Amino acid sequence: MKDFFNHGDLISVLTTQPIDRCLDYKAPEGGCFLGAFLEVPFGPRKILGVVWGPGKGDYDISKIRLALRVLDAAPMRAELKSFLQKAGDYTLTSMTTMLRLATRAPSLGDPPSMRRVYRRGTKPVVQMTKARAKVFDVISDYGDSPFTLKELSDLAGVSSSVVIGLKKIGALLEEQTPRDHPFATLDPSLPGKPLTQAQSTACDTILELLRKDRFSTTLLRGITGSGKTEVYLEAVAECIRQGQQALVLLPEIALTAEFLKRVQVRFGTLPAEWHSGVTMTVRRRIWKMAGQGGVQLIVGARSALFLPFRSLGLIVVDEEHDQSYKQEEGVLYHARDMAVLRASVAGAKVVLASATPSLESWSNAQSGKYHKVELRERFGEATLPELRAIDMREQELPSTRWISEPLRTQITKRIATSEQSLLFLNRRGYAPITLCRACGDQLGCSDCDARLVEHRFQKRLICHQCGASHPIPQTCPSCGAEDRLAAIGPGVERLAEEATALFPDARVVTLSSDMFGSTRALKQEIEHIAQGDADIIVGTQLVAKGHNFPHLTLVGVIDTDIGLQGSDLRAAERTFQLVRQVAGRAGRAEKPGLALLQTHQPEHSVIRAILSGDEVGFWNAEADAREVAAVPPFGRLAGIIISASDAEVAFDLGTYLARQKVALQSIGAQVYGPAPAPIARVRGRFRVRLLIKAAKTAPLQKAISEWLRQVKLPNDIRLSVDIDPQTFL
DNA sequence: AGCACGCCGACT
DNA sequence: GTCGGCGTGCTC
Repeated sequence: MKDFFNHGDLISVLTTQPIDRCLDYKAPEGGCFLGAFLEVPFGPRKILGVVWGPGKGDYDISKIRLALRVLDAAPMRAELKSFLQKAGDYTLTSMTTMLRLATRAPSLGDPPSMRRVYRRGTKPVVQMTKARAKVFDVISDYGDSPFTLKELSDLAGVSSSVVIGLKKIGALLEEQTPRDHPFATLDPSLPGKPLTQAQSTACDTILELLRKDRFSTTLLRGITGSGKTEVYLEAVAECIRQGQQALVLLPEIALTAEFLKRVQVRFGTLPAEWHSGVTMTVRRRIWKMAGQGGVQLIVGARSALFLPFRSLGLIVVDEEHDQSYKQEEGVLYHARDMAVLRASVAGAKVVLASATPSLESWSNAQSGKYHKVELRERFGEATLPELRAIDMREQELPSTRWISEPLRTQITKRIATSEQSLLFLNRRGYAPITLCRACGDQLGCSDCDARLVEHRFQKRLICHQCGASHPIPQTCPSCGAEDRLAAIGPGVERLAEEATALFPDARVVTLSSDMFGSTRALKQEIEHIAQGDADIIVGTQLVAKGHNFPHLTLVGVIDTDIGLQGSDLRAAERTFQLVRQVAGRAGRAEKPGLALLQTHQPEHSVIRAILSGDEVGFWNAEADAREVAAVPPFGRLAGIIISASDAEVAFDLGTYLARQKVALQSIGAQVYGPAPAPIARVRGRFRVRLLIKAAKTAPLQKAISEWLRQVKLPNDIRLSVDIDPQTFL
């Protein structure tokens, strides 16, 4: 295909406007390359677009306008274009929406803005003062790289006037450089942490695959504390040695200073960090440098997958089983699957790392589709924690207490030896239910089918579905009775209250995503706790995500049974992963750990599998069950969610679609529903769902789009398709 | 997505 | 008579 268009040539341009097709323009003055980012006129506005191909010429030629200019950004490479197309086809997302994902950086169109930097000058310093010497020390320490005024004076610990003074006498040179400048070079030849025998064996296998000139996926299964981070950092090192770029994906909350420091130890400098908390300036710099090859390693959340890498060599998906990789709003995609897709298009390698892989990945590794590398030993002297169940049916606890006697005894021991205990409960807030003792009514959200959860810390009742929050009432909103509202059941806040009452001298901290104003504050708190600033940690699932607590030797899982309720196909898998991960927090350092699982059903197969540590046995059983039911990963599912402000309208459309199913039947797919979604009302809108089940090899997306083409959506009805749904909400 | 156009009901 | 509700259609 032609890859340069002269001024005035007809070009087809993909824009981020929600029109599901490309628009024809005339190539701008000076012409443009295929893939170039453009500014084009659109009605009265100027918008962003990408040269997608030669013009189609199917539009009134007299209305076609001239593209305004080519933006200062590397043209989109064929690899990214192809990835966006395939990802869009897979998730049934329009290309305009896909382009929006790939251009999530501000003011890409701005002309390159400059900044003032200082570097070593030629003139000698006649009067070398202490302050001036510090400035030159800093410059030497960083290999004569240029600094802004603020960076240089801060690093040297001198006033900015010292730097200005040196500039005036010519000992420093002032220069203008583009604000979007390359990131510091990583040094893969630094020694890093010494590897154990097991680690280097695993490394060798992975490096061998990395040296091959074709796409491959490797599942790196390393039990908690086995040091899988060190192993995949070696893969990153190899990728950098080969002159390619690497991307490490982490669940957002696991992106901590601790992790970044490990990268710094290995490569001598910090990587580029991409997530929702990053400033706009940094975002734009990363986006541009990804395209120019000015960044070697990006550590980021799932959206980093859509960056315009110049030569992507490796994607690591750490904690690959983590549920948060599934985007549940807007474009519904699974970052793990998209990572594999992007790598296959780019000819890059993928490493999926986890202590408790997803059944999908495990099954792909079993079948030989993925390579498998295992780390079975814990690092150093540390051993896996001993796991024990506490049968709650034998514990006679009052209904307002949840810490059993055996757990309490163990905590007491830990306090005496200055070791930490973790009480895990996957429930935010104070109490999940607020009940009126006078009329029996449970307080619920007015816009959603969900109960209001008391958050005593914030003194509010909050709906976990829509976020609505109300002050805690004194009287029952239903019957008006005064002071008869009662908190039922435990949340982390209430558990912390119990722990404080039982151990008045212990330092109890609660770790829950809603207890801190910012992610930054939360990460800082985690850091403090890791250093020993707490005796008892009460936490929700965020404690399970890759944090190191070296003083932690006891984990108490308050309600192991929570996740096993409900009919979700992944309930067993999730409980298994979560409890194993949480239990794995104990005894990382040289002290052995103990995990106590409070349960009402110790004979349940999932609980037994967790206790026995027979992971392979668990996965085999789980895989067999799913194979029989022909559900993922042995069959395919798609969810259709129809929402409308009127329940009947949504239901009618669902019923109509369920009847007009010829397109689906033609590929042997089945339609279930319509049924009210498990949470049938969210933010005042009613939600109805259909579930489509097909064989693994069936062309599901094609059939669904054909099937949906037969309806034109009325105004206030919204319909979204969730390919490979993870939850059934 | 925005924004204009246009066709109805409820006011000064 | 006019203001403004939001359904429909257009932007290369």
